[in-house]
Amino acid sequence: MARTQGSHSEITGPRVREAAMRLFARHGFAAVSMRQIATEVGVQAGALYNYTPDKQSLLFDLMREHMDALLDAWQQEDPGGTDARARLEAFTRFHIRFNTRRADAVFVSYMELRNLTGENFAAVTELRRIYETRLEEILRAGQDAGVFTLAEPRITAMAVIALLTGVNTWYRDAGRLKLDEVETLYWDMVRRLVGG
Amino acid sequence: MARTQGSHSEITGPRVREAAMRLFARHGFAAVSMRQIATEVGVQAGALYNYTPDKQSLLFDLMREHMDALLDAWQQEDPGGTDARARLEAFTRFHIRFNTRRADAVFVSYMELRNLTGENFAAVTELRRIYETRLEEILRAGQDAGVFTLAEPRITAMAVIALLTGVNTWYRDAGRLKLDEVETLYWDMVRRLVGG
DNA sequence: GTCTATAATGGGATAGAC
DNA sequence: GTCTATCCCATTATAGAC
Repeated sequence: MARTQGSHSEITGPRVREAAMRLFARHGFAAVSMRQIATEVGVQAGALYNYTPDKQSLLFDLMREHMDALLDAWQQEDPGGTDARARLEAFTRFHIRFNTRRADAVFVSYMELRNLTGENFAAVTELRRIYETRLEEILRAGQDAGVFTLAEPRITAMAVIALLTGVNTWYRDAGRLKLDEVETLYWDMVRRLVGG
Repeated sequence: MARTQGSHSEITGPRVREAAMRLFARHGFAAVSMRQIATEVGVQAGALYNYTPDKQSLLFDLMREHMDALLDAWQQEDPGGTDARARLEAFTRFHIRFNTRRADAVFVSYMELRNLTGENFAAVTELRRIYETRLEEILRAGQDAGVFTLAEPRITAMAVIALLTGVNTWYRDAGRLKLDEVETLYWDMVRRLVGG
């Protein structure tokens, strides 16, 4: 991966971020050195500081952008309307598809919360809370409409998210089940769980 | 935490393990130094090597013993017999109770898998697989007896475990709900999820 | 924008005294 | 069993040449 001197900002930036995400997911933030990231990208360690003021900011930016992308993508896919059951199915399928395609980012955004400084932690946690609330509102709407039966909408929302994110621990693209079949299996579980 | 010289093996050993578990959970394995653990215990760093050959073994022992304790505890609590529904309720309540009481160990045993060397990783993963299989067998028994309706017992087992372990992300002893109420809420979700 | 070189600090692990 | 002292190496981040 030797690289001669020169200017490569348009391509180096994304490469730094991709390498950092992959390495953080594989070995953990604290276990990965700036030198390792640089080697992966094909530059010297010092050059990374053209793209991040420090290692902490690199982690934080990766996590915040993942959460932003998650919220934006759901806003695009949410069918809205008054059919809570249809929205919950859309959420279920969306969450599985989005998260299995970005397993590294999901892993890092959960595992490395403890390595964020105080205000960075608060920022990422707030985005997570907003996402949980999106689901909670669907559950409340369904409850009000009489199509769901659940005692605690907030807890049910967190339970459903934990259930769905769990797909990442076993799903593999080359596995027996296609993603579409996995979505259907989990939608079946979610549907029954909410008493729909 | 200054400590004079002397022999304290019976108490230092457990203290090393408790401090390591707490620090690993809070900051991550790679981010915690042997010096930090020693400070927490009140000894010098060199003294830790009376209790572990190296840092990696310390992590592995903590994880393996947690998994052993989990399997042993369930073996004690499993009512056995032919009532799959009763066994599933027992499993649900057991899993929540055991895991919320040992949040640090649960966190470490999942997050730090990637910091285990090859054969240590395989050993812990095998224990995890065995635990999943305990639940899977209950689900299959219930399916055969016609009290559960589920398409994929293995996947359902992993889904239920993810759902239940998710309690750890929000449950606090001082919170609004008592643990017993949480167990009941989740048993309600699990019961419906398996079509019982 | 990237390089080389380096400053300043801290890491895991060991040796030998007590 | 614990201490002090230390070896050797890696770390993040910066400085200045190109």
